[in-house]
Amino acid sequence: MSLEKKIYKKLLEVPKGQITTYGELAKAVGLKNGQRAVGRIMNKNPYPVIIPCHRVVMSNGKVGGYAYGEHIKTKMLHDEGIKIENGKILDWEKTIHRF
DNA sequence: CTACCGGCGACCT
DNA sequence: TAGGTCGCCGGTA
Repeated sequence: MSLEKKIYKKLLEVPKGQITTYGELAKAVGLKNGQRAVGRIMNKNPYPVIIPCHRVVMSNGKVGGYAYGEHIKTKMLHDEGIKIENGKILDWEKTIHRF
């Protein structure tokens, strides 16, 4: 199975209302520093509907980018009950999902 | 808080 | 087949 497939599959483990980080996701599939690779892969996301790539944020607390616009991403996250302010996740420990 | 560069793999010449 | 490029990053200075 290709790495991207594993990533998408892992991402599906993140429940609604929770998020994960590019780094955590990368490690979850066996990569130490593949955050950027993950971002590149998410950007080309071949399954935009079944893959909730908006639930992936940056480890430094910022929301990060999004293929359809950061604003949309932020909106969707907020819509799932995640509190965000100025592009920053507020209740981090409470919102982050650990694999 | 801003700036910089290292590291990784899919995609594109 | 073999590089070069690029991105929704991350950690450090």
